[in-house]
Amino acid sequence: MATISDVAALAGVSTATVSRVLNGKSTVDTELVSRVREAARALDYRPNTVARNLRRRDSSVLSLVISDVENPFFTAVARGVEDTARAAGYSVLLGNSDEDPDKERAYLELAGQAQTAGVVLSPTGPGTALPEGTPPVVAVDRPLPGGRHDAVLVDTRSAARLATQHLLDQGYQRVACLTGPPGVHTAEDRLAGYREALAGRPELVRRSEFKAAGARQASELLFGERDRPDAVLVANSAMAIGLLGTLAQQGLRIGKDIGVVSFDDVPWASLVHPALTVVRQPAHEIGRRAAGLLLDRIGSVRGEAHTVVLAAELVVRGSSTREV
Amino acid sequence: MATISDVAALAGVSTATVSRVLNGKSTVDTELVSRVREAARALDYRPNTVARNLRRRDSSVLSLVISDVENPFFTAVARGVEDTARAAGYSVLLGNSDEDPDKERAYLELAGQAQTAGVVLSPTGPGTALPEGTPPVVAVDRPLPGGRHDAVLVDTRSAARLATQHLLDQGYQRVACLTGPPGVHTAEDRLAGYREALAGRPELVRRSEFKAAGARQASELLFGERDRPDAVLVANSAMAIGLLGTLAQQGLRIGKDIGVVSFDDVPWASLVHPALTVVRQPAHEIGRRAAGLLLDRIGSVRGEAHTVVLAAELVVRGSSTREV
DNA sequence: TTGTAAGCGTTATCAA
DNA sequence: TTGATAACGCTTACAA
Repeated sequence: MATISDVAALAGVSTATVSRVLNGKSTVDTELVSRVREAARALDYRPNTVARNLRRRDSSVLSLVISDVENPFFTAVARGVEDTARAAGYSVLLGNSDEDPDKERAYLELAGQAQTAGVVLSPTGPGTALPEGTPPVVAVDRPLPGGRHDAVLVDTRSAARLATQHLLDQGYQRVACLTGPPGVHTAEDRLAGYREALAGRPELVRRSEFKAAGARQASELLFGERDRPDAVLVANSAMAIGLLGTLAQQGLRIGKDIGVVSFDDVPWASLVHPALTVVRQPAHEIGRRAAGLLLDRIGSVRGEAHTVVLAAELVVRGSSTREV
Repeated sequence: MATISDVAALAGVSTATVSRVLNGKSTVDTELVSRVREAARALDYRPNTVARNLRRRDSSVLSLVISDVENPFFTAVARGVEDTARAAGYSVLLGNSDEDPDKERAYLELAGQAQTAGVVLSPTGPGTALPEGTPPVVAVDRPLPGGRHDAVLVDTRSAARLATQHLLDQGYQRVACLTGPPGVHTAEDRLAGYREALAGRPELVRRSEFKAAGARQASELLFGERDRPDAVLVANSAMAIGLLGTLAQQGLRIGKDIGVVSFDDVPWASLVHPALTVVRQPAHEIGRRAAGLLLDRIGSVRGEAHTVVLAAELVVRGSSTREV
């Protein structure tokens, strides 16, 4: 690889001049500008960003650390982050923490040590701590403990309340909630909304990882018991897969024997029969807003932490509408 | 952030010694070792990887550039890459080219300039070229033009042939193929397998992006014509969503009026009714093998390019089994 | 307007 | 075994 000195030598100028030309700095004689450009092209020169970042002490790369790449919600968030980052001239590098605090920590360390300009992070849980040297952070989906950081969240509690209320309105009597692990903000939030809607009715709560396998197991247990629910609010789309698997196995007719509402409007939600009623979260917008906040934070002085809370929408389909 | 000089000063040694201690190099007096470690801990020191990479001229980060983060196939590949990379002490940074050659190029440039140790790449198309300075590359899913690079591919052509043959065996007469854009290797490969199985029967081919929207449109046109197919082989899961949407709209009964086989065994394939017959690609293994090849390539001398071709498996479910 | 040279934080060479 | 010191490739005062 050619270096800046090679270009300087070929163009017959100093490295400083090459640098100035390539960065469009100050005024350089047009004659030299073209000589430099010519030389750079001839050598197929590319600036070494590592050296540049070391010197400038910053970079135009954003880190995005998400808790599950296989979750369509997070990939949609990623797209949102990418869209606004690219528009501002930033690249986005994605790390998958896989809900594992150790992996999360490794990616955060990397984000700091590799001097990315900022981080969009969906924290794995309440234990998430930012290592020394972490650049500005915007939390998405789940807040960061301490509340000292920008965050883009969804009012998933209200959504859960509305969804549960909807099931009750449809005549379901015994609504269960299949939510995520204890301590995970979104899991607790959705559970809280569910409880609000129950308003004193007996609750029926099960928890598992935010994955299909865990939800499958949890729901098999749930439906193996005597006092079965006749409706379920399930906290994400992967878990919905596990739940629907169990329901099919048990021969329960969705929308008749059992009402179902899931979080996240995945592409296949309309393809199952009956179509799945969901809480649609504005995933793409979450990403866009988070990247926007991050870029603001990077560009300017420190200020108050902003928390943006977006609304979710209940999309009613067949899985929750009782056919009497 | 504390630097190595701060640590050296506090420990009363030279930066060279600190570096040696922290990298476990040569033999350092145990007394000094503990003084250095102590100082590093006291200052919460983290090595600056940018400076380190600049000096070492390498890093322990792999780039993964995939053509669509929202495609479960690629996220599964990503998991595979990540698993073996992490086991070898590497981190993985993911870039989403979104089937866009410009974005792909930007990420490849970044991979080179940021001195990641190697790249796992699913090329957007036949036009993909590696910029000067790109580290070792392993192609996945699609080969890189020129054949000078390692690749991990799937024998998707045979799979397409088998899938088509299966549909014919089930008594479907007029099998269509809904495949990806011209020039994209996997699209062509699946089409070729389809054609092999037809063995002279009239073909019926439609193309779209590897996305739901495109496939929806293409299939609406397809089923709006007079000479409709009675079975479809569709080239990926996102396209399957578009196709199934059209079929539902048209009131066609899958597995009866119309047979369907899709590529990629997505989690929801068993939840639709009837369950979707699919060609299951070993996505996770593709990722693992690719990372393995890349690490070999990084660790040792250049040698022949290896191409690994994995088999795909036809998973027969209700969508293709004719209920007579 | 241009060049010289210092410095970003490491690692590696070479003496001591 | 340890410490100066010169790189790594770039940007940016500061001088000319």
